[in-house]
Parts: sequence; C-alpha cells; structure tokens
Amino acid sequence: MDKNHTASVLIDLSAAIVSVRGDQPVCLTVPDVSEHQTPGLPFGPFYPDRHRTMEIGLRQWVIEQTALDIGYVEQLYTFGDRGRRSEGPEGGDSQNEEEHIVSVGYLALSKQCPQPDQWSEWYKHFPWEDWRNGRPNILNQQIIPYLEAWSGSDELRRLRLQQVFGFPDKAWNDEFVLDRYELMYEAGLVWEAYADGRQKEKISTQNGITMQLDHRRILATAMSRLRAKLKYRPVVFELMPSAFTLTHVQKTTEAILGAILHKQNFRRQLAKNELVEPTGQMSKARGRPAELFKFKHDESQSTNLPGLRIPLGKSRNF
Amino acid sequence: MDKNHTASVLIDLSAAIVSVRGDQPVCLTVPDVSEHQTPGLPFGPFYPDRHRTMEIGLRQWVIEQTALDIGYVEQLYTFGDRGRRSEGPEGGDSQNEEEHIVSVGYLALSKQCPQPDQWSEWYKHFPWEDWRNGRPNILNQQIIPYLEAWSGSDELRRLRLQQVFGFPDKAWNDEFVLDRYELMYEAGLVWEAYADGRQKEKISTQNGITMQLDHRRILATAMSRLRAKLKYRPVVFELMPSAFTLTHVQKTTEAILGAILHKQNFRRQLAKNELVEPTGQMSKARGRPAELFKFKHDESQSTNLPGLRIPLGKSRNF
DNA sequence: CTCTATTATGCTCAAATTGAGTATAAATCC
DNA sequence: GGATTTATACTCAATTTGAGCATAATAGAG
Repeated sequence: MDKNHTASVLIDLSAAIVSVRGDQPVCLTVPDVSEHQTPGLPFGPFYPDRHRTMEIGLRQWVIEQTALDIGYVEQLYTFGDRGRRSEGPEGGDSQNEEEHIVSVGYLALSKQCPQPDQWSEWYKHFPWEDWRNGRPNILNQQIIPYLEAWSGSDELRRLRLQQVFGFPDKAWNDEFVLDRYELMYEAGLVWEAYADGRQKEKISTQNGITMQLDHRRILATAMSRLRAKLKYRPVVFELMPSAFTLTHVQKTTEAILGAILHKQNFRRQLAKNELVEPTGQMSKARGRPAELFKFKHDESQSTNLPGLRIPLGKSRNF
Repeated sequence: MDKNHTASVLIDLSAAIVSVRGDQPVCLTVPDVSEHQTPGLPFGPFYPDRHRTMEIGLRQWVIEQTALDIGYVEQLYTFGDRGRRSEGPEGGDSQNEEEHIVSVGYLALSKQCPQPDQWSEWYKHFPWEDWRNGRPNILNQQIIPYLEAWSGSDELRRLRLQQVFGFPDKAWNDEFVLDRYELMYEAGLVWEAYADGRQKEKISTQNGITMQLDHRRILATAMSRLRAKLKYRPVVFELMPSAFTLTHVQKTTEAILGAILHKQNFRRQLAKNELVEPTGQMSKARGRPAELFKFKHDESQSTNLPGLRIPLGKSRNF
C-alpha cells in the first residue's frame, strides 16, 4: 500500500536445542555478555543468498558454533519484533527505529549434551512445570495466590486461570507451558514483565531463572510443542542413544513431560506400536538386568509414524 | 559471522483464509494478473514499524482488502525464499539477487464467504483429498500408478509411499495433506514441479488446479493443520454461525476432513465434551426439525478447550 | 551362602471408551 | 395418507485404558 514505511528487516534464527542429561531436560544456552548473568538461547542471522532454506541456515551455524549433531529440527514460531518479548497488549514503544529484527524460533533435539555448563536445565527456568515429585510447592506458595489476587472478580481472568493452571478444580495440563508463561507475564509474575516495563515494581521472587529478550518464551513454546508431540509422534528416540532400556525411554519421556507414568502401561504402548526391537544384549546396572532395545525406524524419516500414546492416568490434579 | 552477505529481507504475510460454503471447504483467492489463469492466496507486506506484531499486520490488510471478519488466526510456517516453493533437494538457483522475500503463512477461519467467485474450493486443488464419496478415482487411475513407477525398487521411496498414501496396505491418514503434496511434487506429479524446472516434461494431467508460487503448498499446510486441530480443539465453531444444528456441525467437520463420520458417535462426543448448548429454537427444513444449538464458549478464548474426539472409525483403507 | 534391596517383566481385571448398529419419532413432499 | 427425509434414543460387543498384584533376575550386605 503506502511505500513510505520500512519493510526491510533482519532475520535471526533462534534455537531451543534440547537434550536430556540424567533425569533432567536441558537446553543449550550461551553465556551473557552484558551486566546481568542471564543466559540466552543461541541464535544466528539468516543470509538468504547463502542458504537455500532457513533450516539449512540454522543447521549451518549450529554446526559451526557448537559442533553438535542435531538430528530433529522443527520450526516453532516466527516472532515479529517490537520489544522481542511477549506479544501482550501494550508493548514497549521505546525502540530505536534503526533496524527491525524478526526472529524465527526453532526446536532441535540432540542425543548428547557435552560441556555440561553450557546446558541449562528446563525446570530451573520453569520450576512449576516439574510434577515428578508431586505438585511443585511454588504453585501453592507463590504463583496461585498471586494469580488469584490478580484475577480478582474478573470473570475472564478466572476462566483463564482455570483453563491454564487448572485452578481451582480442573486438571493440570502439561502441554500448556506457553499459556501459563504468558498468563504469568501478563500478570507481572515473571521478571521479563518488569524488564519490559509492563510491571512497576520488581517482583520479590524469581519464579524461575530469567533469560535474555524473549528467549524464555521461545523455550516455553519449545516445551509445549515437544510435550504435545511426544504423545503422537515417536520423537523421544531423537533423544535416545542407539541402544537403550525401556526404563530409559520412560525416564526420558517423564523428564520432558514433567510427570510420572505407569510403567507397565507405558511398556504396553511401546509394544503395541511396535516402535522398538530388541538388540539381544542386556544392560548391566543395579537390579535385574534389562533388555537393550533399539528404535525400529532409524535412518528414514520417522516424522509421521504413529508414536506412543502416553498413559497419563486419571488423577492429574491435587 | 561474515558481513559481506545480505541479511536484509522483505517479509510478506500470506493467508489461507478458510470457510465452508455448503458442503465444500473454500479458500479465499485473488485473481491472477499475469498470463496464466492461476489463482493465488491473498498476501500483503509486513511493515514492522507500523504493526506491533505480524498477526496485527495480517488482520489489518485482510480487513482493508477483503472487509472480512476473520476470527481465528494461526501462524502456519515461515518459508525462506529461494524459489518460493517446495523445500525439496534441488532448488531453482536462477533467481535475481535483488531483494529477498521471506513469507509467513497464516491460517485464518471465517464464518462467512461473500462474493462466491473469489473463493476457491479446496478439493479442486486437491481432488485426491476428498474421500466423502469413497476413494477418489484419481488415486487409482493416475496418482498411485505413477508414484509406484516412480518409486521403482527404491526401498525408501516405497516406505514413504506407504506412510503417506497408505499404499499398498496401510490406512489413509487425512492429516498428511502436506506430505502427500510434497511427495507428488518431488515425483514431478504436480504442475509446480514442472514450473520450478524440477521436471522436464509437462505432465499430461492436471492433478488439481495449480496456484501461484508456493501457494498450493501453503494451502496444503493449512489443510493439514486444520484437519489435525479439529481433532483436539473446538475450532469447527469458528466456521459455524451463532446457531446451528448438530448435523450442520457434522457436515462442516466432514467437509474439512474429507471423510464421512458416524452420526450417533459424533453426537455422543459433542454431548460428552459439553461444547454446545441448546438455544431452545428449532430449525425448519426438509424432514424432522432439528434442535438449534450454540457454542458454549464463545467470546472468551476457547483456544485450549479439549475439543471433540472425532469418531473416524476403523476401516479407513480400501 | 542367604537375605534384602532393586529393577525388570508377566499377567489380571474392572471401568471406560469406541465402533457399529437397530429402533423410533417428527416433520415435508406428493 | 403413504413415501421420504431427517432427528434422536438406545443397545451391545470389542477394544482400550487405568491400576494393580505377582514373580523373576541381578547385586550387595552380613
């Protein structure tokens, strides 16, 4: 329409590169150069005349910078500038008008995670998302009371609170990581809201370790997507070594979901979907040795295989 | 890294604006200005200093250009330049290096579709995707024989053919619209492959009406996403008027899925999930009058409501 | 060498969900 | 008034799920 508006932008590709170390899901971060100690996600520019697609561009700088073998890559979302954070109602309009940046977020999965100090644990950034040891204390002690006060008698806010946090009488849904983060942002419960000027006072509690710019939001998007995908596509195996025990698969799944699963039912699904086959070898550890399995459909694109239905059980609210 | 590469791009926002007219899903198209008669999806540039987010930018030019009320909007995928088509292995490298364009694809749903000539029926572009009258002839008569010849003795190709088209002995999966399109593109079975120079000879049959650039690919992405979403989120109601019969909901769902559903089971799901409530009024048409219902959760964001499990039945392969 | 802790694996069983019907009701069209 | 059309109620077997008990195979302690 009108040509007197800038339409030219720079594109950068941000990646939530996820792996599982022990029983903790981790995410590759780069150290902060500025004053604060906040980590950030790795990112790099996209040169359209150098790389045919953005995914190729992404793989390129990930290899160059991290020497990591990322197998699975999936585009998450494209965020259009202005504050580079949540897309809430009011945005900080105090940008300098020089160059606009659009950032394309990616989720990548890696089987290994060398250099432990560069990988940051998910649940340090999102402590309320790990339910493996029961309902996290931070919810009842901090988040819920604050959010309830925030919603007051606003019908819409209460509805969202119920939907997204399951409060007071609905079940917790592990996939709503992004929705919960956004609600907390909106309510001024996370540090980023203060940094963006949406919140007057600095909140007293941390509510998880902050990240640079909107990176925590991208990580939340990645978590949501991965948790959802796990339930209908066999992506767990992108995080497993070539041979593994069934318990190992379960522990990895549980780590990502932040929830404990029923062992026998989990294995029943694995068996029914014929996703793994025995290698013949056995693992040696404490207790009875377990059979070692391998993923049946390596090499070729397993992108649209049926995946394992995860037995989440019934009682998911306390 | 190196600064001697262009990193500046233009962004355009393309939209697959979907509605249902009668029993046909339709998509808003703009007429072709060039020699061919190929329609295209509406698109517009994104001005980062004018619109805070891309979604706002999108809504803006949609309102300006079409005077349509689009309720539901969802980002689909961001395509990075170079040919502006499928992201297959070889891309046409004969681009002029002036200005690069990144296009962000959106899916939008509209309850009405005025000006019938501007709306193009899905299944004219994808005739193999409509199974409501049984398995489409075009599959057995054209597509499958060609694809089988194409795959030859290539194990990987045969595997994909089975995965994506269910040939020879697996079930058809209605969600793999994009995968099927991409496979056909790769095999040179759609006109776009010829236009991109991936295919030497012009194929004899049309295999669905072509669209400009990579627009048919974007539409395929939209169809895949919508078909998938329908099964776990109550998005159908974004396509329904304020009052409707249960059969109307079912017909709309069937139109999008391209499949017939079991009536009683469909209604059972609707009832169980408590998504609709009676208005008290009755519809008048041929046959016994049906009760008119309305969606329970209008106004507020129904984005993450459970949605209706769709009873797709067992025998989905012929 | 036996007991115990630990992990793996096999099997059961009731409850819930799903797929696929049949039967009946209420309107219009001719 | 009967055929046609559409709506709605109800049934029932098969399958899937949630939740559990029982047993097997190892390492380490005493």
